[in-house]
Amino acid sequence: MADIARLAGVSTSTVSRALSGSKLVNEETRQRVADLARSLNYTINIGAQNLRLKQNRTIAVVVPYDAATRQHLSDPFFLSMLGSLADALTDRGFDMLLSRVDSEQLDSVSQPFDTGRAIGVILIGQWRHHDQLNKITARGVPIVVWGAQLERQMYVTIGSDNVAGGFLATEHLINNGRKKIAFFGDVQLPEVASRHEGYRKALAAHQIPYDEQLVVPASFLENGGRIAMAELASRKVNYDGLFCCSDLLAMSAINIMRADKKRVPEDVAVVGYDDIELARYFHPPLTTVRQPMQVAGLALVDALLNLIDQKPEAPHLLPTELICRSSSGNK
Amino acid sequence: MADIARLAGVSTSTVSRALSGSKLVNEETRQRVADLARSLNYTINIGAQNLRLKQNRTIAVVVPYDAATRQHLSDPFFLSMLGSLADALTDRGFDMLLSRVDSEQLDSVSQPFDTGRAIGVILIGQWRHHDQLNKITARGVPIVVWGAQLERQMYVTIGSDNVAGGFLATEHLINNGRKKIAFFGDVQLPEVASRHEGYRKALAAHQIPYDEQLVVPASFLENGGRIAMAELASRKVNYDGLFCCSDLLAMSAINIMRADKKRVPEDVAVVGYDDIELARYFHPPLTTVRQPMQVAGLALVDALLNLIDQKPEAPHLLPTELICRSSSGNK
DNA sequence: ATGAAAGCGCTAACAC
DNA sequence: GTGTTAGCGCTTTCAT
Repeated sequence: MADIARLAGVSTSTVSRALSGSKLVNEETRQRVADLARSLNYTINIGAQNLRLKQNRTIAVVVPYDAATRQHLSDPFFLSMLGSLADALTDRGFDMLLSRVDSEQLDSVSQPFDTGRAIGVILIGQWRHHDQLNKITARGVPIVVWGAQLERQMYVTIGSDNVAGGFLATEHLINNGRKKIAFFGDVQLPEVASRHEGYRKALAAHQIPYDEQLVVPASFLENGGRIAMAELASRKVNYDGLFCCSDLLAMSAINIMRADKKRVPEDVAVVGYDDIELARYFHPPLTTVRQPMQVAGLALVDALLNLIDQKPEAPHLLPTELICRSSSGNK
Repeated sequence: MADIARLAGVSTSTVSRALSGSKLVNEETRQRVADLARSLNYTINIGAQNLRLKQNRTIAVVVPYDAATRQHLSDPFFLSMLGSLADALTDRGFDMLLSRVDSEQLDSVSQPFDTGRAIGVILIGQWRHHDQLNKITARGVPIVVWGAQLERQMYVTIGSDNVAGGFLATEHLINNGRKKIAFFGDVQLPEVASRHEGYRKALAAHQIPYDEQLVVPASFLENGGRIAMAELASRKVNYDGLFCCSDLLAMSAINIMRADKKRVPEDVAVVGYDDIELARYFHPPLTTVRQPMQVAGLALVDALLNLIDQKPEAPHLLPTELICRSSSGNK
């Protein structure tokens, strides 16, 4: 900047003003400075500017990864989320600082904020760290979480309506004449718990008794589907429908069934969750519940910006939608 | 920091020293300062520190997206890449600034560096912007590109050995008795061009004549597979093998064939590219060429750090590997 | 072992 | 309109 000032024969203040488009500077000078800057490939040093202005246009996006047993970054769901967030942030003129943290060490989620690197944090998934998130919020860290709404929750969540999603999926199976519908998912995770709640509601609404034997814990991990299928088989219970809490889970379950000569959807109708890109390419194409990803990124970003602006939004849910394909039969 | 100093009854210099673990500070003082900082949730402001130290531990990762016609962020391949990069950067103690840019506006790739936000740039895919990347490099921007090696290339690339990948895939089909092997991919993209070169080499190595009619341009986009299949059908040419430059392409092609009552692999043996997570779940499980993603992230990061360190590496290629599953028949 | 002071690159009063 | 000056939060000589 000093160089530019010298070459243009003005002071650094003028350069600063010229480059920020201040009205107080002569048009001719402004032009000269601008040209000079361009020819020297000079750009304002954002770090210094931020320090001086005490501003910052960086948002941290934290994606927990699971060291041990659960869903991790290789799930296509995260990709759409990241893409959607990146778009929304770019749109609003913010940079995205991406970090992965061990889901068991969720303390460090606030680090980008504490160190002044980012003005707020978007966390993908609340995991089982409800209390910790409450603490972080209490400390004044602006944070918005993608996840379910829980009791005594001080932080803002945006999520999709998992109860409705579970309901839609289950009712769709019921409407296709299925009565013994299995459920695959880890109810310990808040979002999955909601889907399970929707599942129960749908059963109740159609006077179908709830059968614990049909509910199998299944992780989002690679061979979660295989393990869950084995567990279900060992229980020796009949089923003609299956609702899986992720598309990957559904796909691997279907593959196991194929190996077992069970036909989908004739013998077992299957519904997945997420509508990842490959759901459509799968054979049979997968019926699934879609979460509105494009909207999600925007909603998260806007909620965070409002929060930073001292205008906290209430936690809210985005609508889910059933995408009917052939894995569930044709209604 | 001033607060801490006041409360600890020392000067800011001492606090700074204490927090940075300098030997010059009394152990007792150090402890007192550390405790105080912890209890106040105080952390060094990285922005100010960077400014003072003229250092920076942020690397920009730029993912071009295609406004018009090609591969974009929703391709699962990018996710593994991002994950791998995030891991490698975390490992090395760097932050990752993620930005998406329109692949037609690749100028802005250097922006994170120019503005001092990052000390270097990793670009995923060189697209058709070879000359522009040369210019950016000439300007002194530390940049490493994931992609193919081209003529007159000033920038460092890391990529997988696409020629070998194309060769492996094609030879595998040949070894399975296929002679009329179609190729789906957009040869305009450097990486695809290399795969195509490997394809030709394998044909030549086995004295199979190259037939232009079998080479169909196909984008990585959603319905690229459908369009390519339609084009191939319109050419009225027989084929018993198909090599697709992405798994998604292969999957959608297989689905079209299924609708056309063509059996895979009996009538047409198919090989994809990337080994995305779903390749294994697909029916039939997809034979494909795997790029070593974990290694890739590390290689990119290390190449960039070395470049920044004035120790530029030569562009280099990572090995590719054929993953045999059933879509190509059983050799 | 600790403090005072200067300065990283920038901006915003406040002068003129 | 433009320059001078102070200071954002930090680190590091240089004194003491």
